[in-house]
Amino acid sequence: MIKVNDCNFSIEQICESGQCFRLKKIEENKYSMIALGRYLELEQDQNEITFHCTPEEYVQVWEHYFDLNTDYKRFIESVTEEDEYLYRAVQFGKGIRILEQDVWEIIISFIISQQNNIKRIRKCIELLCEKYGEKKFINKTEIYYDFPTIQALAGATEEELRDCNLGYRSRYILNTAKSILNKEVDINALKKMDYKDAKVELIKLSGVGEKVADCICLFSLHHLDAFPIDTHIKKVLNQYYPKGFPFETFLGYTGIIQQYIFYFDLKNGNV
DNA sequence: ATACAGGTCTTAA
DNA sequence: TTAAGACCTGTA
Repeated sequence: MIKVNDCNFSIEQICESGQCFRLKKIEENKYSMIALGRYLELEQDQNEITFHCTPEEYVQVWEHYFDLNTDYKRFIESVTEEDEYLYRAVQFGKGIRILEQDVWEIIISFIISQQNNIKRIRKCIELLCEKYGEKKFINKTEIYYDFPTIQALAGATEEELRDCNLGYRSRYILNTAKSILNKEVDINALKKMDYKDAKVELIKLSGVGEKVADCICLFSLHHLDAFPIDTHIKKVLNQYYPKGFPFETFLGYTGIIQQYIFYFDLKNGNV
């Protein structure tokens, strides 16, 4: 176990920000995460976060995964009070970090996310993991399921996938798994491409359009210029930026700005 | 009951 | 190139 002090990020906000669906609150200030074939428990007490893993695992895996080496102050401070709405959004979600998640898992997760709500997305993914993922032990009694492999989903049928409440997305997932398995789209090559090229490749996948491709670029390939436009962002852009959003002000990290807006609207949209 | 949730695909003008 | 309509399912 390792303690990180003076961290200015929030597990709560990362959990609620809708970019990762297998990070969940177990009890007050306590969270569990299943990712990269591993199980991790985290606790947050103010500015101190406890990672329940070895210091080696923290350095080799989680520090990078949670983007903890990046100082977000520079992004936050670039938003001035002049832009009242954006300033409020950034202050509200300043504990958010953009994770660097597994590409395959994020492709499937965000195909599931279309025309769906976060609660149901989590449920679909949980069912998918229980049905197709490898079963692993946390200790003698507690278990968890890895995210399914490419082979596992490519070998399923559309009807079986529908049992995970995936609805019409079942066909997309099956087709996508097959075309990744037979290398029509090489997801390992994606990691070496720039944002533009990666997006073009991703859109070749069934069920992946502009928006989902941007989510994959942002949340797994760490292309911070990817700016997914969904219903929330569309609403905000129309309402607060009718003359256009100042993308050029935030070049190189517009995706992070997008995430502050998304989180702010998600949590305060009906206020 | 009807509309909507982190959209995409197909078809047709 | 743009636009309408279909598409699963749980929740409010």
